[in-house]
Amino acid sequence: MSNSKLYKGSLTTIILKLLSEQDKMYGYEITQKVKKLTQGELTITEGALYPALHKLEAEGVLEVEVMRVDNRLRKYYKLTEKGEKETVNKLQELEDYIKNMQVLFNPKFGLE
Amino acid sequence: MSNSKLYKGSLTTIILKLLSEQDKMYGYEITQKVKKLTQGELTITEGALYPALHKLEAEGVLEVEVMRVDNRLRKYYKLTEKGEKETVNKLQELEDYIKNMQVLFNPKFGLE
DNA sequence: TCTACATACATAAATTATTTATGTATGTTT
DNA sequence: AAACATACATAAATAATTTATGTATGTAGA
Repeated sequence: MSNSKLYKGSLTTIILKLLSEQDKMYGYEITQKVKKLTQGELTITEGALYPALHKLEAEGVLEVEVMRVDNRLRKYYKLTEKGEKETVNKLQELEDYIKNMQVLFNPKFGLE
Repeated sequence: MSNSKLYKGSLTTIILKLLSEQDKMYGYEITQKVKKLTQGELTITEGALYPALHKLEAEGVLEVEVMRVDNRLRKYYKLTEKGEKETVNKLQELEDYIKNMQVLFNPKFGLE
């Protein structure tokens, strides 16, 4: 998921945000979308993505719909109602994270 | 280190940045500085901090100077030359991380 | 036709950072 | 005397991710 360790802990947030825009997506589609949007700078590995999707499904944050397209399996994921609330939380956490990092890195931010 | 998982992987970056501003700091001082700057939102736990400092020292990124102040032990850490270069890298990684997250979260950023 | 590459899923073992839970010791405040 | 602050440390457990595989189908090129 890139050479930088900063992305650790961000995967769930990324998945939820993408799904809040796209209604439904399948795993491979998520990897391609992220790669394209970041121009290859961020690549989500399958070993990270699929277990993350399974976990979110088990938690009731995502629901799955299996389809066969061109004789290939696709598992479409979409946010549940719980997932939509969770997305709001995750986005708030991301904002807070960036805010706190800015305060630490540019203390002027903290002075108002 | 806060309830949010986003901070995972950020600790080294935070330590290096603070040391690039302060010349030398000791562990406890780092925890207090972070807590104060973020108004208590981010608390670095000792179980995370001390092993991280030891690792950075072992890598030659930090050097240590032990002092006794008020009959209490303090281990002051400062950046080595290697550490200064590493700090530049880490700051670039943070910028890239934030940029990529902005592109993912607000695709307008990617359109130029 | 064979090979490589893309699509699309999956999982298991290893690695790594961090949390949680301790521990030591001194100094200060109530 | 107890609680809290300062200041270090480490070990076991947890959890996310990497690395390394595996399956299967479809397409493009040599």
